[in-house]
Amino acid sequence: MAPELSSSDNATDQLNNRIFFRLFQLGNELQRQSVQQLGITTVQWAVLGALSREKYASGIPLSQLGEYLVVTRQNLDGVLKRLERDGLVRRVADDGDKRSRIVRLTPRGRTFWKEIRARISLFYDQASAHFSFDARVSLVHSLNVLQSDLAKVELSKVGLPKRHGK
Amino acid sequence: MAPELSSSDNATDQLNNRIFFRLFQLGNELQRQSVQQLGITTVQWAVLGALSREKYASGIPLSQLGEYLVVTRQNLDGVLKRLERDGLVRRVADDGDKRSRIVRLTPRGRTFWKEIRARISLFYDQASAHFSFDARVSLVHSLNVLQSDLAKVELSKVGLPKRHGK
DNA sequence: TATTGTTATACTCTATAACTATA
DNA sequence: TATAGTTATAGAGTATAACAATA
Repeated sequence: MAPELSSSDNATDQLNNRIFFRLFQLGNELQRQSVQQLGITTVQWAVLGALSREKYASGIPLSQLGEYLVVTRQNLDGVLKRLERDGLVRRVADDGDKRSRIVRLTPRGRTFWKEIRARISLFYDQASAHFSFDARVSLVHSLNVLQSDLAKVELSKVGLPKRHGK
Repeated sequence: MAPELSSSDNATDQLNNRIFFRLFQLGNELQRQSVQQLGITTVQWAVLGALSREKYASGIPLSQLGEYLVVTRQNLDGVLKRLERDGLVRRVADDGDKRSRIVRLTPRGRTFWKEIRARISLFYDQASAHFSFDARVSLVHSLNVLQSDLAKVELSKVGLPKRHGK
């Protein structure tokens, strides 16, 4: 008998269903809680967190930052505009490549990050209260693998049902 | 010596950092891949998936659906409007409580879901290709716990730094 | 020609407040 | 009074195309 095209058995499919439904909910919940408890969106959080790394103390090119965060350069531009409006980041010219612009924290941005950092730690503690150290290690690993697999998904275009009614 | 307010040690804090950064990326990536590979957003996916459950074959009150998906009724209204525009769902009156309205799939919505369901299974398979059955079970459990913990996070308002520059 | 950044547009989603009609 | 749904509005994020400057 030929193997089915739709690979997985039912039990696995249902498990997958739960995994991705939870991921959906977690994404929402994280977004909401970030805004409510920290006053910043998750993208802004990610941008500030990236720029605060010692590695990027002198800044990072916009396109590189976009790759790191998995955000397109057009959309990252919008995010940066709002952060610039609030005085937290700025863009400066690159000495080498004249097309490139370097994104970095302003002094105010650095202060803001320092102040919010303790709050973020408390956020982490509460949000993962029931995890042992080993469970955290294991979860990080799982999420890494999942992120990598998810990014590679590519289905053939054939068989995509029309979504719009007439 | 009194315990520190900012609970966790550095190693745990860094682990937490990675966990939530991955969650952020996964949320983004899932959103993007959902639109690209399936042609629907994650909220729409969740709504259609919920309504397609046998349990809700006869529909579900809007507020109940909102709770299930963790989306406010105002925002769910917008999501439903777009799905109604495309002919996939409709809202009908509730015989009992006259304030309530029941959301359900249209025949077209049911067909659409049936057609896309196989695609979603393939999506799942690729997106979690490197997970054993046991790893899936364990991941579901971790995500459940995390979702529950995350939803409960509540930090005191004091010490929230001002975000806006002058 | 390809890349970097930018501008522009349309759409979707989210947060919040206010309103209505029931209960 | 409280709840279910709706309307309205502002803000944010995303997808896509097109353009200028530089490599």
